[in-house]
Amino acid sequence: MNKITIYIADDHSLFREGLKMLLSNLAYIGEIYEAENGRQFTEGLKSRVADIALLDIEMPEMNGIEAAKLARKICPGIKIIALSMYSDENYYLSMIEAGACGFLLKNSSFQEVEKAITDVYNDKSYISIEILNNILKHPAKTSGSLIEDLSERETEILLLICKGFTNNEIAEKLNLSKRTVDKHRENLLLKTQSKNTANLVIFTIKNGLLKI
Amino acid sequence: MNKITIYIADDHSLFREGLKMLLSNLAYIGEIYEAENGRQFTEGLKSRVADIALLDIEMPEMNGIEAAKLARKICPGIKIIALSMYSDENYYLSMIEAGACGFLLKNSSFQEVEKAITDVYNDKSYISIEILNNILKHPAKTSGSLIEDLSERETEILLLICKGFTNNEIAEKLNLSKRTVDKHRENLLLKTQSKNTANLVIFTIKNGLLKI
DNA sequence: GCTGAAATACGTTTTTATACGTAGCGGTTT
DNA sequence: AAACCGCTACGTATAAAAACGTATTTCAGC
Repeated sequence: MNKITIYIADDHSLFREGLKMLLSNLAYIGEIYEAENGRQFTEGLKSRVADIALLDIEMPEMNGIEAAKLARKICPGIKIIALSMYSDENYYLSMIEAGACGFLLKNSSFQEVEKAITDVYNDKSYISIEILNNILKHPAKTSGSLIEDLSERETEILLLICKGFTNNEIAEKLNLSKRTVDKHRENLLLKTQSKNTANLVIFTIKNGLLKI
Repeated sequence: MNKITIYIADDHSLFREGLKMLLSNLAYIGEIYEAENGRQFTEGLKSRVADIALLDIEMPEMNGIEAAKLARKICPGIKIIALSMYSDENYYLSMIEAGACGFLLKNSSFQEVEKAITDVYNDKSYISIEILNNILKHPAKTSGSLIEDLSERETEILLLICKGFTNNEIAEKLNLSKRTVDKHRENLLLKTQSKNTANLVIFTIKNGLLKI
């Protein structure tokens, strides 16, 4: 049996190094590559081949969801395991759409990671138990992800909202009418299925758009 | 030279295991204990002795700041190194007050961790470079931390605010007058030095009060 | 018994946010 | 050419939040 080649993408260097060390002790793991964000990972994939990618979802530059989609274009055979801090249903759905076949939480044990890797390598899929519970608790949502269909302008305004600027301040900063920013904010609430500012901020953080 | 005993407290099992593995490869590191939150860590300290504690700040049950204070009561000789995801000035100040002598970010390298451990063990203090930069960028704040002086009621209401409830809804839920909740919210903005709801939510997450 | 902090509650005012509507302009896709 | 989408902008209305103030009760610590 060939050794399994792994590509780790995570913006926390210490986490990455630790995971690499743990994996390198397994006999059936071969080369382990690292990247600190989605962009670096997908660039790296152009000149390297990996069997399995362990992708953090919350990353700067390019998040795990975008990275997974791109990775499967660059390297169709690659198996993707998502690694998230949060047990969020939308994440799960987005990652499935993006082509992931495994989903782990950062507070799962290394044993779970091992299981996920061997399962996925053998064309099975693996979902962490906590996530399964979470999905079963909540009834199925109508559709997939939300994070992708925000426009650039909306994302820009969303970030300013999260930083505590009022619509007036945002309008001034971006040279827009206050009423325009009002409208963008309204659309943001709709698209993110948020009820108010607090929900909006949580959404932004959960989706890795705001690095705090 | 005696080997250094380490106590790791972090709620992400995978991170903990990785860090433990990295540390266990160092010749001068002896026993490594683990805890998944501040409570478990301080309980463990009653029957164990450690030279250095690596404390995550954002933890459920009991955060790193509280844990550090308590740890130094239980085991006055212990050296504390804080480990945070965020490069936040208030964190730094709170941890210094709580008796920490090292401060690392989770995206620092393992080399930095090694340096921090040896420095701290030799009665020096260690601060990650990113944090130093961050502190130098911003002028010194008047005083120390903020997280501790929230009352139970305030914390309760803060969490409900972050979940997206309006003052009216919170009042109903807690059987209070809407005006009372108004007042609590006002005090929360004051105490956390926030300008509005968005700032409040960020504060809550940064201080580990809200697990998302 | 006094003091202070926390929790409760109310009044008033201004500023923001939320919610519903409409609509023109510039670009891309079909 | 028509259809669609993103961005812009406005009108109106209500709800909520923010910014001042005051005041009572209760409970812990001195």
